[in-house]
Amino acid sequence: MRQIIEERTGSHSRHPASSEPHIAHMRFTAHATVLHEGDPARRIMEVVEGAVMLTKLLPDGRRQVVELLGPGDVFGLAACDVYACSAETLTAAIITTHERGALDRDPTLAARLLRRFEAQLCAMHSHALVLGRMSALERVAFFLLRLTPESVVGSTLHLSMTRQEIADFLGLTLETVSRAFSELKRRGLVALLRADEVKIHDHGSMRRLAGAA
Amino acid sequence: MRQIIEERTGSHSRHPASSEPHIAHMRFTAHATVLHEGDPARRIMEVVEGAVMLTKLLPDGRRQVVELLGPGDVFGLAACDVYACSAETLTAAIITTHERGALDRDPTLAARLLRRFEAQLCAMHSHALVLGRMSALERVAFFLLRLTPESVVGSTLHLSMTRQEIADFLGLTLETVSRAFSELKRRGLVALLRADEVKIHDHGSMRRLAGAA
DNA sequence: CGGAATCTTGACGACGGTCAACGCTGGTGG
DNA sequence: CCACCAGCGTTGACCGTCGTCAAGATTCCG
Repeated sequence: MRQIIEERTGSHSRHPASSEPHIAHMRFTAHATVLHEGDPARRIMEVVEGAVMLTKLLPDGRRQVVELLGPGDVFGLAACDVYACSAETLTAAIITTHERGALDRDPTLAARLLRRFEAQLCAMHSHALVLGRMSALERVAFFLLRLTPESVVGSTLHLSMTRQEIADFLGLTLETVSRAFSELKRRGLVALLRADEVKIHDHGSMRRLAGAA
Repeated sequence: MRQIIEERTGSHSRHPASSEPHIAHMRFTAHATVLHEGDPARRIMEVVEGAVMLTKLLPDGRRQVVELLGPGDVFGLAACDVYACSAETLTAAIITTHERGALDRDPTLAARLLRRFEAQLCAMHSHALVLGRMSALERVAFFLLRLTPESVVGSTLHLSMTRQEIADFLGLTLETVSRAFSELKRRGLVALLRADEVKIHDHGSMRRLAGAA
């Protein structure tokens, strides 16, 4: 168990003249649990800085990482009145929260979250295609491209996830993920500087593998 | 090719004193294509009545049904400026559309769509767990329960999808779906009256198979 | 330097995909 | 009215991808 929670509720700072009195900025270390699947869903969360993953568990312990979140992304959702996913930080992160009631009172906030929900829903649609129809190699290629912003095309990409976490995201086992990395390396599409540092050499072939997504 | 489009743009009716002049209600037959992945994303759609499925395609033709929609559900989303998914009706359906700009102008509409997006995002999270971590039998059990509203517990459930469509939804092949149905029947969990009419006998075992979701 | 955690690689097996034949059902036309 | 045909579903045999189990390799840290 390495998710030691160290939840310095950093700047709980209510600016004297803040227009949003119930906002709480929280600072988390890497590998901290932010919230638990099944807990009562009080607030909606938003990533300000860092990376967060959402996970779901089956009764027998099988795990799926359902979403990877970055700055601006929203989580803490609920179909009924409890959180549908657990959330863990992948890196150090800053998270802000919104009262659920604020959505009705603050149209600006609602409009922003709406736009973000749309983007996340589209990302989930892509992810369904990956999980339902792609081979192991294709999934890993897709994963690497997804983590590559246009700025980092030539340079080296840092994965802040273990093979197990990547596997749980892609619906594979850690061994299969490892084999896929090796195969991509063998084919000259990527270079593995370290286990968690990848350089993409053949961007075109990678895109083709990932289904030109 | 059976998606014959018969798109009687039924009540394009602008009520004399309507507050939403750009609303268009459209009536579709079953198996009609409502919109195409890749087309310019002009409007946001909402299911009023009937069932709609959203699909994504890989360049080589592999297909994934990413979402099943019923009344109230929203589609026609776009990460950039084109639709991310195609949409086809499963049954006869009535669909209404909203101008994208209306979301900023109409806070009531925005609040309603926000709530619906949240529900659909949660459904996608469950679906990711299904696609990533469940066996074929579990997937089919999950699928059948998902289609069973509490009202239809004792009675018979009508599937308005072919085996191929179910397979594309669950990330399987049509043969595997067929085998899973037969296996559920063999175990006495369901009865197959016809290929598209199912009665669930052992609801408890089904829930256990589906991961008590 | 040593030990724990993570990653890689190999051997093997199972689940589900592929290919193929057959059955059922509903619609059309003779 | 019945026969035929087309589309969909079922079942079987076989095979490939990926999961499982296990043994090393590597990295990181004290």
